[in-house]
Amino acid sequence: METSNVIESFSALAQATRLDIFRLLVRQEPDGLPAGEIARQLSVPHATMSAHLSVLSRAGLVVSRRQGRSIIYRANLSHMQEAIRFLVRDCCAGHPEVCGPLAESLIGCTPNQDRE
Amino acid sequence: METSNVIESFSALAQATRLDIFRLLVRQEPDGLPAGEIARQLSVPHATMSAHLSVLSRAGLVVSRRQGRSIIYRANLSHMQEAIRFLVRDCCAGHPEVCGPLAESLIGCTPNQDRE
DNA sequence: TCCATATTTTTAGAAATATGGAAACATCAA
DNA sequence: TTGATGTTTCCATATTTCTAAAAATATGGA
Repeated sequence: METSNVIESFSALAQATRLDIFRLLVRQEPDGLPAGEIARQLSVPHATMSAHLSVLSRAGLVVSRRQGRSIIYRANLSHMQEAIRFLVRDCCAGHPEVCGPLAESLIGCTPNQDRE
Repeated sequence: METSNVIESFSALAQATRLDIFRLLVRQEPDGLPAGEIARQLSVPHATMSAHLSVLSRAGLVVSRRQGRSIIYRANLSHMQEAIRFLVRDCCAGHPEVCGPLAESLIGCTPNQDRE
């Protein structure tokens, strides 16, 4: 992943509504959710929601497909994975004391894991 | 870590100069670097640099200490670790297929690891 | 104290982003 | 084709962010 895309991705997630959208879509995997339903659940006007979805989409954090009149949005989990790898890469080479604990905390990752 | 702090952290990293600052400081761990030296290395005017450093500092991504006339900045690696954990948490509970590969990629983390 | 150095604060203009109503566009059913 | 539904685009306004010069503040040495 390139720097510009990483910045675009962080920028997309650095906004309360968009962070909510992304986390909602993560919970809806792998089915996704139509744009209108996302707007309804988060109480955001369609026009505003559409703008936010396009930001997330351009960053690559969500993908969409048309289904009849609806457009279904899904979280792009592998993209998020790439962005995180980018962030960790620098400390990884030289500071394994950071990545070690992080890796451990992911190892125990199970569907019903405690949420600290 | 709270949502507002996560947004603040992503927002801080979603800017080219600040991402460069943070990555530079990660490479300088654990010694850190004085503000003026960071400005020099990245060719950024001091006033601009100071503004960026204060954004990173407020987000908690860097910490500083005075040493004589200089102020030494260091990357706050554990803060970054927390931010990443927040981002991963949602998919972790329900989508271990994302966290599994991510964890594996961190396990092999050694000082001279390849950078893909 | 006075001066040089290091950094931050103040300030302000330019650019980018957020918001949401109204209109336009796309799809499907009758 | 007409109408209903779902979504996006257009547009204007409000807000935030970026940038960097100038001034202010902090420190240490002479």
